Amino acid sequence: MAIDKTQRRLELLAAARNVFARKGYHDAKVDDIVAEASVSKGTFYLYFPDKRSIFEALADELAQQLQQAILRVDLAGNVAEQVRQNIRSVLGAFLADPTLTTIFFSYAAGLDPDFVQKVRAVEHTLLAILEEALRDGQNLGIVGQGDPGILAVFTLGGMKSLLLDACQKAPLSQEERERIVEEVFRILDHGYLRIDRQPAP
Amino acid sequence: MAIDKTQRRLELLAAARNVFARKGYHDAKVDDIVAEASVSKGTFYLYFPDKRSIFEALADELAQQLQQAILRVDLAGNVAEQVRQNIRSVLGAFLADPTLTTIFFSYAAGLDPDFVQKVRAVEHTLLAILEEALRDGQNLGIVGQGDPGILAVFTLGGMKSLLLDACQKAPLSQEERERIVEEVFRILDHGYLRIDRQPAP
Amino acid sequence: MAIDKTQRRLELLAAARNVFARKGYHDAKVDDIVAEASVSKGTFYLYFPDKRSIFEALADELAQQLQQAILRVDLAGNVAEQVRQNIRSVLGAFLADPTLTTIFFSYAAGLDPDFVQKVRAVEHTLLAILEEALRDGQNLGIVGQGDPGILAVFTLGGMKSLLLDACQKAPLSQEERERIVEEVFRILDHGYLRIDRQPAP
Amino acid sequence: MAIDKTQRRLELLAAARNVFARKGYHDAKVDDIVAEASVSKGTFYLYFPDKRSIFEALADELAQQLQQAILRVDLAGNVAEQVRQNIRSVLGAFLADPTLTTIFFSYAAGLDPDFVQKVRAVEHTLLAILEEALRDGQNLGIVGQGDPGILAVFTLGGMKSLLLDACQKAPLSQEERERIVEEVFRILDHGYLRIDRQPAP
DNA sequence: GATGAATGAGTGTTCATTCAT
DNA sequence: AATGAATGAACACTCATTCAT
Repeated sequence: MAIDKTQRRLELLAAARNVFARKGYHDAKVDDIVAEASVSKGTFYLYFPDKRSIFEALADELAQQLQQAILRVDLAGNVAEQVRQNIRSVLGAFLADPTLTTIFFSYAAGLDPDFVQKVRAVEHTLLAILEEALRDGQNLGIVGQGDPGILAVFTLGGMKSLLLDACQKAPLSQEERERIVEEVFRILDHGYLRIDRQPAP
Repeated sequence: MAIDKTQRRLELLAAARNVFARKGYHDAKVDDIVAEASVSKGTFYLYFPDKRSIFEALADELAQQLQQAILRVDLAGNVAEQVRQNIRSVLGAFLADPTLTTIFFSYAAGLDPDFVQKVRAVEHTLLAILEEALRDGQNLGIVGQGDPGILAVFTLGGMKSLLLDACQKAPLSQEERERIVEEVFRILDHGYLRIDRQPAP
Repeated sequence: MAIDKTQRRLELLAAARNVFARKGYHDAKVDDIVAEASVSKGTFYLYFPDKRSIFEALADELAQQLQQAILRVDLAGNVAEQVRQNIRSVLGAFLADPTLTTIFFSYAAGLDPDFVQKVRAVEHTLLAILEEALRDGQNLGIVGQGDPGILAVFTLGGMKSLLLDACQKAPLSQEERERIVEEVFRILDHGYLRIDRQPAP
Repeated sequence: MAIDKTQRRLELLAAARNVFARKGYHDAKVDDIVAEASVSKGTFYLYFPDKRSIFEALADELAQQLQQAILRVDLAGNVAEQVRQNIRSVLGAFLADPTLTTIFFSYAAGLDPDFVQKVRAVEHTLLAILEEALRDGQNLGIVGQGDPGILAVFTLGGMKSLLLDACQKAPLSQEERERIVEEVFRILDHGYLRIDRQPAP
């Protein structure tokens, strides 16, 4: 026994991820997690104060990866491609951990309020980043008029749904992933309705 | 005692809605609901076989209102306005019951599988309606190219998030609501990025 | 409504018998009984003060039939045949209501003590009758030596088991029933071991 | 805390036996058992998955002791004494645990079907052993003619009743016990009716 | 007499958390 | 550091009984 402390923590985290994946948060019992990690129950509480906090640790991980995934757009470069790259990165960050993504985005309310708060916090960070980017974009003229808050919420929501949808299916191929990136980009860039470009009947 | 059976059912439904709103699904105990409704526990089980089913009844209500909210677009009329009207209706259907909306769209996975199924079923119905409309639109030339499945998921996801966001805030004024309708319409119609309409640097 | 009071009581009794047959005492709910009798729950309590008492009423019925079934042996007649007739009658009284017999003899302990008492009381009555008969028989020289109490308990117990066994099976034919009568008579009359009638090895 | 696991199990078993004795199966609450054992409710479920299974464990114990109590009759020895010894052993096995015996033989129907099954299973084992022995005996000429099935059921039933009767009373003295053994043996060997050995009047 | 909606005390079971070893 | 036996508060659900109509 007595392996490295960090190592043990990582093992528990990994076990929790698996169990959450299989059973969802509520149905995942601490017993399941320690069984998966092959440690005793006491050990669990040596590393995490309670069940929620191991989920939070997992969530924080995801949040961090997300923040790193988004790059500031540099007007000096190919803007469209940078935007595409950001879409691609965000998609990738989530798809790297479908389980966590699913749980994460699926629980938003109706749970322990503290827990919900955690999920919200991460979302708000993302939202804030996107909103600021949109505001910048408006100043630079690469984003059209509109309430940046609404635009950000809508965009993130759309991507979330796409993600959730994708996570439910078998792992996406490279092409499928790229198609999604392209579609999202197109929606953001031109929308898809062509109403007023048609002669009124 | 012995008031009208339908009335009592409605009271329980209303009580449940309130309690779910205050505490979320898991934290809402049957005891809370019956206390809110001022009936005994036995009475609850006279009207609903278990806790889940009272939630499902609430969900079904919402689903029904949603389906009624969406109208088929008639090309002979003002298409843009009809689309706006659909956006407006869907928004309205949800905003009429912020609590339920929140709970409903917040739970998607990680809960009792049977329960999740319910929520999914409603979403899929909505999605199917939208996807079909988009496909029709493409044939009629009022919807641009793109995978209708992806477009539908993205659009619904965007609206969901907007909704969830709105539900968290104080009740929306008429103007705020209309602004959201307009913004969504604009995104769908033109997107918001203006990248390739700018001269490349 | 408002049919004859005795009639209603009988209907409830019949319904209870059926339900007890199908489900056993504990699993038979008052709701089941009133459903079977097509009356309301309130009506049940109009005729019986509680669930146990309807069972007791059924039990009393059985006890009465039993007592009537046993005839005093008249030494002036064919004694063997009279004993056989008594065996036959007791067997018949029980087999007339296999359900009640089963429940009745199956519950003896482990239930509400009051309830058990009822069952015991009936058994004791039977036992007392038999014991007295055996005592008489000993005086008359038609019953061999032995503790009449033990003989009575053993004999009744044996018949009870035979009965219970028979009740579990399909209804007995006339011949099967007669065979049991004959076997029991033979056991009581001669036993079945032939040990000391064999030359010791 | 944290005493030996087997020890704790035994304590719970003992506590359950007492409580079942005092209150019967249905009236014995898990709360009663854990109070008797001075452990928490959680501990109970650590050792037994549910209430029924602790009863089954008790029943299995009894069944095992019974099977060990019955010895195959060896014709080369004193057959009568061997039969007496078997009667004595079976009696002893039950009387060693009057409580359990009472509950065990008193419940036969009307309870949870699964539960009943357990009790029946044990009885059937006993019956099968006895029936086979009788069949052997008939071939060897030490058991008279008659349906071995009926003989077995009757014999076991008689003993059961004697047992139940004895269990209700104060603990039997050695002499009382031996008297029962002798009486049962005599019944089986010669019966107790002396009808046709008397001149008809 | 009859009804059936309402009651609420009661019960088996779960599981996150603790702590003596 | 690690264990795992022990805890006990919590909860969904049941059902015999009551009583206003």
